[in-house]
This record gives sequence, structure tokens and C-alpha cells, in this order.
Amino acid sequence: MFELDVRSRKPIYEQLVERLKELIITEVLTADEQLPSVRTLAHQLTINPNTIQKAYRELESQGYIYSIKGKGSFVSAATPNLNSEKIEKVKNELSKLLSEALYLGITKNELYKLIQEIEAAIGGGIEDDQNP
Amino acid sequence: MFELDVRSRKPIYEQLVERLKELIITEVLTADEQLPSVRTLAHQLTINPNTIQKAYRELESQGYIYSIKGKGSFVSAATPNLNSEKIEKVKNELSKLLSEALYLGITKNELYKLIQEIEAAIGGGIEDDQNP
DNA sequence: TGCAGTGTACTATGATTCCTAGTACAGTTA
DNA sequence: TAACTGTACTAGGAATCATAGTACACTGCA
Repeated sequence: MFELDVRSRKPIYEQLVERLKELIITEVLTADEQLPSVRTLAHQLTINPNTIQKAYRELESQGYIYSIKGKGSFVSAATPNLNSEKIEKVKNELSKLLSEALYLGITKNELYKLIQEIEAAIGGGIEDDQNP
Repeated sequence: MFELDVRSRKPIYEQLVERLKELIITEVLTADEQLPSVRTLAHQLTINPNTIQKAYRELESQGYIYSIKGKGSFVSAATPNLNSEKIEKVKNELSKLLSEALYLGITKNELYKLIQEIEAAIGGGIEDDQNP
């Protein structure tokens, strides 16, 4: 469910945040669904509970989840519309990367094709290693 | 000529490497052209000479420039065809980012438009803060 | 009520990376 | 020779990340 790259420049907690956001946005994780506890997930991923907590705290501050002391952490009912910020961010990164791609001689058609493929993959259904 | 973001997660030397590569690939810097000396550039950018050296060393190891002790650093005559590696890397990053974009609801048309704009900007001539 | 599980908070520490500072040496060129 | 060039090295500060350990408050259930 989570592919963590401990050697990445991107911190583990940040990878977790992004991955969970993705699962929430795509409704793989549904509203009010309970997330694994800090300790459980830490044990599963063999990382420190503090790292999980940091990720959860970040997600809560952004409105993607809510936590209840003594009960657990749950997916927010309403996906936050902080997406607009996120969209801007992605667009900016995308611009840079696309520039680089074109500089490197990747053609527009190749880019179009890439988009088509990705869209097909998404539209065709997202597969996960989850329980049925 | 160089826009450095010291607050970025990306190290300064790495930003330098990328920027210089871009300038070399796009032939803004031409073959055998002499680059600013380590000390000069460091002074211009108000960063440490060691940081420049690190960038130059990296560029040299990748074949983009060559350095001669006592003379200076120069743009390689033949652009290395390590580009194929680079292209693969960019494509991979691009795939991830495009997935995210589509997940976030950015439409294909928006992406196409983005590509058009960037291509126009590049095709229209790259402007730099250089001496005439 | 007691216990096990939950989130939360805090300090301390190790590890890594980046950048800087300073010094030194070798080569080139005018 | 003097001033420039690249190169190499050690040392240290600063920041970030992850871990370890402990503690407390709350919830749910037997």
C-alpha cells in the first residue's frame, strides 16, 4: 500500500503525506474510514511512530484527516479544497519539467502520447494491493 | 543568468549544474567557451567557491565541461550523449507528475495548452540577462 | 474499575547533507 | 615574478530528518 523510499531526498513523512492524500483524493480511502494507528503503521513500515505522527499531523492540518484522542485517525468527510493550491504547485513543477523535456528534445507528440497513456491507466481503474 | 534559490530543498550546486547544462544544451554557452572562474562566479553569486567547484566537478564528470588547471573551465565541444539517460529520468518524473495532475483534475486540454505555451516560449527565443 | 489501545507531546541523540571557511599546492599566462 | 586559474584537503556550523524513550490524556471494552 505504501512504497517508501528511505533513500529519497524527500523525507519519509512527506512521502507518506503525499501517498495518503492520493488515496483520499481518489477515494480509495473513503470518508470516516479509520486509518491505521500511529503505532500499528509504524510497525508495519518498520519506521518510527513519531514519523507517522508527523505525517498524520500534517494531513490533519491540511484537512485531509481528523484525529480523536483515544479513538484514532479518520479520513475527513469533505475533501479539502486546498486542492487549488496543490494544483498551482503541480502546474509549476510541471512547467519546469516540461521545459526540460522539450529542451532535451522530447517532442510534443511524445508528451501527448505520455498523457494519453497515463490517462488510460487512470481511467482504466486504479489497482491497489488492498483487500477485496 | 543564474537564479538560485537558497531556500530550495535542491542544493545550490545542483541548481547550478542543471542551469549550466541547460545553457550548454541550448547552446547559449557554445563549445570551448570559457566559463567564469570558480572564484569569480562564487563572488558574483555570493556563495562559496567550494560550491562552484563542486558544480563544475560534477559537470566535468558528466562530460559537459572540461577544466584545465591554471587556465580555466570550458564548455565541451561535443555535448555528451548522456542525454538518453537524462531523458529517461525526465520522462519518469514527468509520468509521476502528470499522474498527479490528472488525479487533481487538471484536464488533458490544460496540459496540452501548457505544452503549447512552453514550446512557444522556447521557440520564440530564450532571453537571458547577458551582455549583448 | 482496570486495562489495552488510541493520539499527543516532549527531550535527546545520531546521522546525513549542504555550505562555508581557511589553507595549500600546482599549473598557466602576461 | 605576479596574478590568475583549477584542485584538494580539513574543520566546522547549520539544518533537517529519523529514531529512541518517556509520559500523559482519552476511549472502549471486559
